[in-house]
Amino acid sequence: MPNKRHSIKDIARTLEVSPTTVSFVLNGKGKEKKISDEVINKVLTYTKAINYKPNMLARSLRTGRTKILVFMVEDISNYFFSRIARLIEDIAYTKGYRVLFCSNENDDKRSRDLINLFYERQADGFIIIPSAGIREDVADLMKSDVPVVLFDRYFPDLATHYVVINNYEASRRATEHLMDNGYQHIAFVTTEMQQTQMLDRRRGYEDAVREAGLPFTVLEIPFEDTDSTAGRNKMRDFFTERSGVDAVFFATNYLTRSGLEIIKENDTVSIDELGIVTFDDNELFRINTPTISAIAQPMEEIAQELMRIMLELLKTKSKTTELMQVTLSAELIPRGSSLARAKA
Amino acid sequence: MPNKRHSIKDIARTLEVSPTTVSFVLNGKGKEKKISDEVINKVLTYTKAINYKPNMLARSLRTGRTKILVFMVEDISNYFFSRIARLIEDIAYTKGYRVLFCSNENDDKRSRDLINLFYERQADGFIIIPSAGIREDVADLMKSDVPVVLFDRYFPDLATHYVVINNYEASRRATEHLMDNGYQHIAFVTTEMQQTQMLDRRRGYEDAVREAGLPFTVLEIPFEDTDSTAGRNKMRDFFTERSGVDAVFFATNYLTRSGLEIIKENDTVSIDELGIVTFDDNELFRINTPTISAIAQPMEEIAQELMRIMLELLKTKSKTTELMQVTLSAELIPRGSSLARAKA
DNA sequence: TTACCTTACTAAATCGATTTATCCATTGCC
DNA sequence: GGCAATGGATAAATCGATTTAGTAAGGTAA
Repeated sequence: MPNKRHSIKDIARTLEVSPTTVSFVLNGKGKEKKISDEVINKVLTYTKAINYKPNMLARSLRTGRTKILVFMVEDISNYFFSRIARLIEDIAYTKGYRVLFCSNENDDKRSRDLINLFYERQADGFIIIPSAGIREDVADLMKSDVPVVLFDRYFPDLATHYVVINNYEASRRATEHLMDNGYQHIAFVTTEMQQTQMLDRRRGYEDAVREAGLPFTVLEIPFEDTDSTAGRNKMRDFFTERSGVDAVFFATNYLTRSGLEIIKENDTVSIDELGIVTFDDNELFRINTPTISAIAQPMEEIAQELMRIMLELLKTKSKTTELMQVTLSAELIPRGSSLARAKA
Repeated sequence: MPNKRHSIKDIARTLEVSPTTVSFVLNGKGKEKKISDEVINKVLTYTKAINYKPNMLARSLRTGRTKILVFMVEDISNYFFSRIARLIEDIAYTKGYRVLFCSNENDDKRSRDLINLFYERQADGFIIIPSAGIREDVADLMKSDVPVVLFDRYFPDLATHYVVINNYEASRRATEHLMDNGYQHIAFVTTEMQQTQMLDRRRGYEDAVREAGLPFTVLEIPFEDTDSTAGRNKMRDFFTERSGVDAVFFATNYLTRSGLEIIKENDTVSIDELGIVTFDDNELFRINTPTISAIAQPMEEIAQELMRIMLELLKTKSKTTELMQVTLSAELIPRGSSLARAKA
């Protein structure tokens, strides 16, 4: 027969003490509440024996705290996000918080659903990479007094706490790196996305190229198409025509993945003579032939800052209104793909 | 000032009706409970206006159901797992369930922590890839009458519902494929893991090689080391010595990843003449130069079977004791890495 | 002896929903 | 007129914990 779940009331009845007493003991308040050692032991021994597990729903309902944080990203199976997730989890754990992860696929409906799901279940805080259309949902969440920290991107016209990197600078440096290595016509492959991080990356590229007096070429893939046939065809056409392009700067790592695949299958492009730089470092780029230069975001720092802000918000429970907005900088890791020898 | 969370009681007070009435209306039982249209409208209009969101903790506490399923795998950032996760989520969604994902890193403590976390929060069901040492925890969960389905591997001496693939057959066929293409000395690279799926894969390899009268060589990497320097060094040494090995069969995709990286950096091994087959298909193996042959697990089927069993368990609430155990078969996808031309 | 502390507990309210059991008017019917 | 049925609600119990405000028994001081 199955073990029924035990409740404090059951335990109290069995031990012939009150539920209050059991609760005090289980919460380690036995001494403080002057419960006798005898009773304390009785309760602890028995609850251990039956392997008592408290009903957290009940506890959370009463206390108003779930000790759950939500970490919502575009795609948790992307290394960049899953790595940060892990770092955050470790920090949260030491503070008694558990972290639940979820992917919004950059989709507004999905983001909203997830926010609701966890809001209704009283999550204590949210760390979110917002999709483009959930400005109001984020605003609502904040109005409801729930701690929210955004990262990777933010809404310029909404006062939120956030942690981002200096995309403009990083993008500019990557472009300059390609130019320093002799590439003359750099294409920028990006998603059709109007959010801060992408706009900044694009501006970085454009400014660098413009100032050098070089031509500029941008290929935009709709986000929904990044992994579909439509997107692939668009990229394939682009690389087949090429029209003088000798280097590519991929604005995000999932574009790089399909990009590489297509370049390799395409006979008219020799990958060895193409300069390549990508945003977000990744195992694939280290292993690829040739290895791919990448802009590596400071993941440890990002995680630390996110949790620093979150813990601060949890502590002060909205008594503070001062915004915490952090911009970190990223590092370019030059590899075979973009070095001068490729041109030699 | 922040929006306070609204409760049914608040709403009732404001509208001058009873909480019971509000609850009935919100649950769509208005008609059934003969609430007048006037009151129904009043309630619906008001709750929409204030954007009322129910407190699911309270609801779940009362009803005993959270409508949450847990999907626990080794590593949610591994494509194989994240893909199945997505498929499962879609099925669950249509049945009114939400799915929460988590990674146990194949670690017993972590698995236990996660099981407890969700058990205490009254998750309605668990789909789990068990780490080696959590047999008792799974048994306890089942004794507590919580629906549990294992997959990828199982405990031979514990009666559980599960969905797995025929690892022995798949592994055997992959080995034979290499032999058919002329490879004479196939090494098997695996993790030091004593669970069903790995043991079966190993047996498949061993039997195939033995029956062909060929030499067999097994390299075991401790699971904790798969991504560490220790593991890499072990592999590096192996590929440097080689001693006649002309093909490699990787027993799991994360070993293939580090394996490829090492083979490529190692001058004494030319990747083009090495036969390679791996378990679990993956973008990386399609893109790699050369492309890598892989055993592809039937992910849609796995997801469907898992959810079929789970929904069945949720419906019958343990009234059934009949075990549902499913073994599916996997498909070998031959690619450049293991084809005869590589030897020609 | 009265007043006042401690000690060692416990009763009952509470969190926010669901749900069972009622309750009061009408209306219908004989 | 008396009784049942129906419509339109609601009071109160409940889920399982936490927490406030006690209480009873015994000890101590004046």
